[in-house]
Formats: sequence, C-alpha cells, structure tokens
Amino acid sequence: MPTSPPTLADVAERAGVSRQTVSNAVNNPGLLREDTLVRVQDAIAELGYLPNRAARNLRTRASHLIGLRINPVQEGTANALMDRFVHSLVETSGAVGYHVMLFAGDGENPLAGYDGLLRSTTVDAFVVTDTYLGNPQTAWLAGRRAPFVAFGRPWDDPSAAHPWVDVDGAAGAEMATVHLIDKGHQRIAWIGWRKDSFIGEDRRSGWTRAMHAHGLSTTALACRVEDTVSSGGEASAKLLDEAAPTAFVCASDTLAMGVLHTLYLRGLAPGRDIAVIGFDDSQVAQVVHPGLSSVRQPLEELAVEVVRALEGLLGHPPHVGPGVLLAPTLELRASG
Amino acid sequence: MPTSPPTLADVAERAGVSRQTVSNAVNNPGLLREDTLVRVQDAIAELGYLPNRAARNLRTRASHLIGLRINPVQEGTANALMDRFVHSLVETSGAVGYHVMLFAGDGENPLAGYDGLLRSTTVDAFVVTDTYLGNPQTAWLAGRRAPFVAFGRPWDDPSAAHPWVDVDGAAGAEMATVHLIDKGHQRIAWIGWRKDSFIGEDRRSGWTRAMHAHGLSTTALACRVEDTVSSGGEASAKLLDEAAPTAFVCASDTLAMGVLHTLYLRGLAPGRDIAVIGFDDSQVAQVVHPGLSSVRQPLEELAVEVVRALEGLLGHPPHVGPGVLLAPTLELRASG
DNA sequence: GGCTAGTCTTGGATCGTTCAAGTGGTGCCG
DNA sequence: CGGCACCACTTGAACGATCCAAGACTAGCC
Repeated sequence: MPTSPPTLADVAERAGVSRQTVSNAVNNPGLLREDTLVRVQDAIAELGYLPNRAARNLRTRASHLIGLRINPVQEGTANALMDRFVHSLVETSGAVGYHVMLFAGDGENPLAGYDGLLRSTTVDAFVVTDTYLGNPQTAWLAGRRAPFVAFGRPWDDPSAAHPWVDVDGAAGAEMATVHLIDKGHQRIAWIGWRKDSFIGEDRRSGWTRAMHAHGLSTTALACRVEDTVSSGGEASAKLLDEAAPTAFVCASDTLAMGVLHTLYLRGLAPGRDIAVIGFDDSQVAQVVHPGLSSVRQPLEELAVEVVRALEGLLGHPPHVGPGVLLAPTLELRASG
Repeated sequence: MPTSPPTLADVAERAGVSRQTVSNAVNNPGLLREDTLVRVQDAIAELGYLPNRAARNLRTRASHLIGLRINPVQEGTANALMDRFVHSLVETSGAVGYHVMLFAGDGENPLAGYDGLLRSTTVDAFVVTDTYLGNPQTAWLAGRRAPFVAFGRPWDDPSAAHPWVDVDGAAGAEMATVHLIDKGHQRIAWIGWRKDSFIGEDRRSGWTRAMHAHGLSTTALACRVEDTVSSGGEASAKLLDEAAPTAFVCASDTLAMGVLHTLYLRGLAPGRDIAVIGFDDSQVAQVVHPGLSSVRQPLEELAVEVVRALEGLLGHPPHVGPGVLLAPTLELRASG
C-alpha cells in the first residue's frame, strides 16, 4: 500500500478527541456521549480506520486466532470431512471476531506444532480434530492449561474436563439399521474398523442396538477391517458367501464403495438386490452411480457448537460447558 | 497457562547478557562470538523462549500470515482440489516462517474480506485461488498494491504484472488425448464447460491440438455443458448416439462420472468398450469402480511455487518473477 | 602509546493499542 | 457551601520486540 494505514491518533486528531476516546468508541461505545460517538464514528469511516491487529494483540495478550492442525489428505479413500467442517468453522468463528490459522501436522511428534504456537502466543486456542485413537494432544494441552475444544469425545478418559463436541455415531448407525429393518431387511451386516478404534466401536454399537431391539441376531454378520476400498470389497464378498446378508451398513463410505464393487462384480443391483449404507456422506457417495445412501454428520452445526465452546473458554471469566453430542442425519439414495 | 511466557529480558538475565544480544542471537546469529551464542541459545532452550508474535509483528510491521479465502464446498460434485493444495501450502509456507490464515468468502462482495485484512494489517499477503472467470479480486488487489500470488493465470488481462502460478490444462487434456490415440482410439469426444470458462477453453484446446496433430477430426465430437454429473451423463449419451465416439476426455471428474453412468446404463464397460478420462484426480476418481483415469494437477509443487513467489514478493527488495506454468500428470486406471 | 576492529552494553525511541489513574465540570445532598 | 459521586474525556505508562546510535572494553598491530 502506498501510505501506511490510519491509526488511532489520526482518527483522534480528525475527530478532535483523544486517542482513548477513539478506542472507547470502538470497544465500549456505551461510554461515550451520543454526539461525540457519532463524530468519532464519522472520522473512522472517513479515514477507513481499522485497529492494527498486532498492536491490539500485544496489548490485550490475545491474538483472536484459532489454531487448527490439518493432516495430509488420505488419497484413495472417500474421507473428506474436513472440507465442510473447516469452511463452517471459518465462517462461524469469523462472525465473532476470530480467524482460523492452519498449521501442519508433524507426523511423529504431534505436539511440536502446538507447543510453539502457544509459547509464541500466536493463537488463543486450538480446535483439535484428530481424536480418533487415544489422544495425546488433548491430555497434553489440558496439562498445559491451554484452551482448546475437541471435535471428538474423550473416549479414553471420560473424566476429562475439556470442552468437546462430537457426533453421535452410534445413533447414526442405528438410524441406518432401523431404516433397513423398516424396509423389511432382517439379515443386515456390519463392516467396521479395527477394534482399537473408539469411533468404530461406537458406530458398531448402534448397529448392534438396533438389531437386538428388533429381535434380530447379529451373529456372524459383522467384521472389522482396515479402512480401504479393497478391504470393504473382500469383507462384503466373504459375508455374502458365509452369512447371506441382504443389506450392509458400513463404518465409512470408503468401505461402502468396496461393497458396491463386490455387488457389481456379482451382478447384484445396489438398493434392489442388496442395500448398502455408508457413513460420512462424502462427495463420493453423492456422485457415484447409483447414489450411495450415507449417514451425514452435521458438520455445520458442529462448527457452531465448537465456536460457542471457544467463546466460553476465552470469555471472562472462562466458562467450560458440558460436552455436546449432535445427531447425524440419514441421506437416502438409490443404494438403500 | 499458569505463568506468562518468558520474554527477551528473561533470557538476557539468565544468560548474563543484554536484551540486544539476545535479539541478535535470534535474528543475526552471525554477529555474536561463538561461545556467547551458545550461552544465549542454552538460556533460550532452558526457558523455552519464543519471540512474542504480536510484539514482533508490531515492530516489524509484518504478520507473517498469508490470507487464503475459502469457498463453500460444492456438494454433488467431485471437486476437491483445495484440500490437497491447502495442505501443501501450509506445509511449505510453514517451513519458511509463514502461516496460512483462512477467511470466508462473502458471496456477493468478494472484496470485503480482503480489504479489512489489509487495513488491519492482519496478513502480509494473499493467495488468490478463484480466478476461473474474470477476477475482480486480482485487479483490485493489484490496484491497491497489495501483495498477492494468484493460483490461476490472468486470463482476461495478459499484461497483468502480478505473480501467478498455474497448471497447464491444455497440456493435460492433450496428454490424455494422445494417450488414447496411442491406444488406437480415433473418435475421441470432448465434454467440457460453458464457453465463458477460460480454464474450460484452455483444456479443450489441448484436446483439439492433439486431435489435429494426429490428423483426426473433431467435428461433432465436442460439447459444452454445466459441471454436473447429470450433464455429463446426458452429453455422453447424446454423443454416443450421434457421433459414435470410442473414448471421452472430460474437463472434470464430475463430468466423467456422468459418462461412467451412461456407460453403465448401456451395459458398456469403461476401459474395455469405451475409454474415459477425467480431470483433477479427485477422490471420486480414485475410489470409484473400476477406477477413473484422470489428469492430476501437481498441487504440491504448485504450492511450493506459490510460496517461492510469496517470498520474492515479501523480500527486500520485493521481487516479482514471471508466471509459472506447471505440467500435470496422467493417472491411469481401468477406465482408460 | 595510539589506532582499529570486534564484541558487547546501554539507553532510548518506536510500532499502535489498551489500561489505570487523573482532570475538570456538573449535580445532589446535608 | 464543603463534600461526594458521577460523567465524559484526557494523560502517561505499559505490552515485548526491534532498531539505532553511542559508548566501553579487549585484543592485536604498527
């Protein structure tokens, strides 16, 4: 820019008041008399004044920046939750004066990035998203008394006192299963993740719950595999041979794509011959033929709740509310 | 955090030197004698000192933050370039001391966000990504002398002097077409976007170039439609009926998914009966059965070039290099 | 001894904002 | 009329780093 932006002093001079009065006009308009407030606001508008972030940050010891660590894209899977979540997070946090700053995950030492940003007071708080397995980050951050909100429950430590927001995966799987039962299916298979995945077990429990609630057996109808398309394909082939299910509920769209593949190879029509429901409502589910039904996470609302929790956390005095659990929805397409 | 982080003065006291010396140790290590440098660095390590960002930003009039505007996810399409690009951008810019800050796009007035961030000196520069159609942002930013790097050529103003990085879409389409020709195809159809899309026309020109270079006619083999799956499906059905192509090259994976759908409905096998190649190498292309060949943009290298341009732009003195055009690669799968 | 170069210290100003204390003016009350 | 409270605004001092200029001390060299 040609000239440096106007400062408080410039506005003050123009409006014929002191710097502090301008500051108050911006931060505590209620303190000013009506006519001076208008005068100052006019001067601000004329000069196009906006407070200098760095100066404000220095003085208030806050950056109004939220740190979010992002992980490498997993190629070859259908996972793309973050896109929707991040966008919504940026929008809602922007509305209350915060910006989202990204930093890269260092694979081996997940804490390094967090530590530096804290010590340099670059961010006010974090949003921690990858809490799928045990989560050293959350424990470490909590120990440092660093403000953060987790997307994901503290599975391995129910006594954890940090704010969190999560999606009720069990309810999602249950919803999908009940939907299939209502359509007349009785032998509904489950393809999920390895047993050490809390999220996977949670989703699985929804399937179990729905089956048992309707007096249906789950014996031999479940398996746990890696989260890849081919694993989903192999698992569904095996299940079809050994347990003759008429429907599949999967822990992810990636697995569900594997099931669709198997059906295709066997000349079975998804939805008509065998029903399939995935999880996450990825772009893949939306675009693939003939359309993959999927459990959709309410990531937009989730971001809203995250920001709400952040506001509490960074408020004066800080306030930590209880964890928030949101219900997913079921997006029905031709496959189920 | 319990106590406030250490400051320059704390380190100085501990190391038994002056503040200035500590500052030099951090910013101009060459000025110090070997042994004192070590002593200061030890003190820094022991206290876990990191310069306060806000203070440094205020003094140096730089935030070391790069602004990136993100747009809402387009549901129902296969477009997900940003994920890979953003991750790579965060990594490479982090390596040279910059962080990426996101802000939301206000649909109607794309400039509002940029303006505020500039005036409040929140960011040092922008990365502008959505330059597909005429780009008011770049013109406006250039007019304000705001530093920015564009992902995308200045199509409508070749004389524009701002740094940019782009992928050679024509080369990508040409590569795909030549590949199909090499495999024996002669009637290769093109399904692209509306004529007012510069990127679409660029990619299309690659197809035309390859066809003509091999003495093949393009007559009646091309059409331009909206970027949706159904448009791709309808376009391919019409082309199959009227022009009997044996292969399709598409301007996007979204369109290619529509082609796959048509082939499926007609009992034609992708790759064996009719070849299909998409564009962008989206997750959908990677996951769908039987695998969609696609032109892959080198987003990782692209981010590296963007950061290189940013470094030049923000250096002393600023330096603007010529635009950089990167070649895409061809990811072959069963469909072609 | 005087000169120079290298290394570090010292004190101060500066960036632009907010905080804490202070100033003057007015109204109310005993 | 002195005193107190209150309003509306002003004043000086922080926040923590960087930048600049001037000075001090040592060592090496002629």
